[in-house]
Amino acid sequence: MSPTAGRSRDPSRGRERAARILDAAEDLLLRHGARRVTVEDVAVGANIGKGTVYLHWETREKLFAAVFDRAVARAIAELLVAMRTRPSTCLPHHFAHDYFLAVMHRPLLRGLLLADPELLGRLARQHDPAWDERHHLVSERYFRLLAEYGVLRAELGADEVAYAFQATFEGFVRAEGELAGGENPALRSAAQPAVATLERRADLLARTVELAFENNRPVAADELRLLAADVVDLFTDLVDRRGFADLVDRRGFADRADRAELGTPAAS
Amino acid sequence: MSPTAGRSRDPSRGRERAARILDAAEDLLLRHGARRVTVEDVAVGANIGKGTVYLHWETREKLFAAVFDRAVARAIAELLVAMRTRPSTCLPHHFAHDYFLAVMHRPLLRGLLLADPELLGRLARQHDPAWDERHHLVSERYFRLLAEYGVLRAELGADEVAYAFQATFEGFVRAEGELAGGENPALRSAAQPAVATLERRADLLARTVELAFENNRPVAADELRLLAADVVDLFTDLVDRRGFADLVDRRGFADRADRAELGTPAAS
DNA sequence: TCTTTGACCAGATTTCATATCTGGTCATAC
DNA sequence: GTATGACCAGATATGAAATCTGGTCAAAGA
Repeated sequence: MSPTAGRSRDPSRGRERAARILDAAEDLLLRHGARRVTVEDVAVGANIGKGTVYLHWETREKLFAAVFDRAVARAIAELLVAMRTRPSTCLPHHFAHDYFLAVMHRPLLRGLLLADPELLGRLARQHDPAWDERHHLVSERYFRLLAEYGVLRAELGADEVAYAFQATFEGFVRAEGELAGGENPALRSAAQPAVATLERRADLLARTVELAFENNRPVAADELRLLAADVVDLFTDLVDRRGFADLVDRRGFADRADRAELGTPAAS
Repeated sequence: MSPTAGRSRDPSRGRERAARILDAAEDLLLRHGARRVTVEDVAVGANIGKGTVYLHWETREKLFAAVFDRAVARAIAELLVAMRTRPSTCLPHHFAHDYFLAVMHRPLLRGLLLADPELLGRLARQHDPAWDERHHLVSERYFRLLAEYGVLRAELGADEVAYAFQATFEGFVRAEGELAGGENPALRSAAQPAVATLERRADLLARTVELAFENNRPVAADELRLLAADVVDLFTDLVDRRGFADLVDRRGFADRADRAELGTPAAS
């Protein structure tokens, strides 16, 4: 459209544009679903040429993955803020509660976690194994940390709690899909849920996690602050590195600071 | 209802044959998956004519549903035996433990609950709403019963526990699918599970349920026996009526005793 | 008369060839 | 060195023809 007068060496320009592409993609994704969104649509939505999109992401799928990554990053960022504000948020039951709501309030993540085929097309669950691995590692470290601080029930191994927590959390997440009509689109919005509000369901999840996995012995406030700081570090690391394997600038102008943003120009 | 003379030779013959059809169908289902099994295959496997199959079930899908129904009935029957032998089995955490294992040890049910598309074809999750409703009702009554006997945590409503229990249970079930390679067939049998054995995972589920939903106050042995009897009645009712809406003989020769069997001739 | 059967048919599913669309590339303009 | 959009191969949609199979029913058998 309007070719930029004077090529810019300014890296922040690239990052800003990447964000604009992600914005456009997210908007289209939510409105039409992955199926019906073409790279050209996104380019038009971001007021750039189609080829330019490919300067930022190698493939369409990686672009969409980046959109989801950003949504995840934002959800986790929200949690991190909460943890800094109120350290107890790092305790598993608070964590589960807040993360559950953070996901359910984001249509993109709801769709991702509930594997909504309409939203995702065949993109559903095409998880990068590397991400799963990292996720698993962080989860493991999180629970090991909790164990060290004496937050968890002593009779359970950290990896066992990690497993059971994951199963429980996903059970509650999937239950949301169920009562939204999940697999069978014909059954949308059945009467009324057994437990009326989303908030209450989040509470139930939190109670379950607290009673099943946590030690009922209270943690000292300063201990809790230390733990929270460690957990924040852990998750910050997760978010920062998220998906960067193929987003790191090959020409090397993506520096440390760039890691806070996704989609820095990557083509050669 | 006494059958008119000469009308039907021997009702038990019909039931026996129905069982043979189900056996043949189950065998083929497990070996080839719903996709590849035709009604004719089943008829041949049961040594009868194709039309005869339709004297027992109106449609192919109802036949397959009956196969699954029988598997469910057998799993529940197994639980009922356990409950009579050891009344504590009716407590939610024992129940979850045993039901989890009963399902996981039955390939048909594993496939059903994990919605294995290879096994089920597009049959997956084409649940009869009536069944869901009945299931829901029984679950509700089960937890209300538990509440009355003071087994559940007092601060939670029976329906809330029912919801949370269901979510948790399904979470653990789905986790099994996950580590079997679930949705992405390419990722079959990843390394080794975080929690090594199926038994241990069942234990984790049981602990979670016990701690999260049950009152830690022990129940007197005789109280427990009464509760178990009630629960056995409840589930017996569920199993007996299972799927009978369209299996009940229209000519009326399916009597009370028939309810223990599925697939009594139903054509006009 | 009532039960059982298998040939039969409509409609569903698969196949295969053709047309269309779109992800990704690259020569060109800036 | 950066940005672009015309271009192309391969993916995907379309549709016609061939095949298969669920379900029916007239007739044979008890």
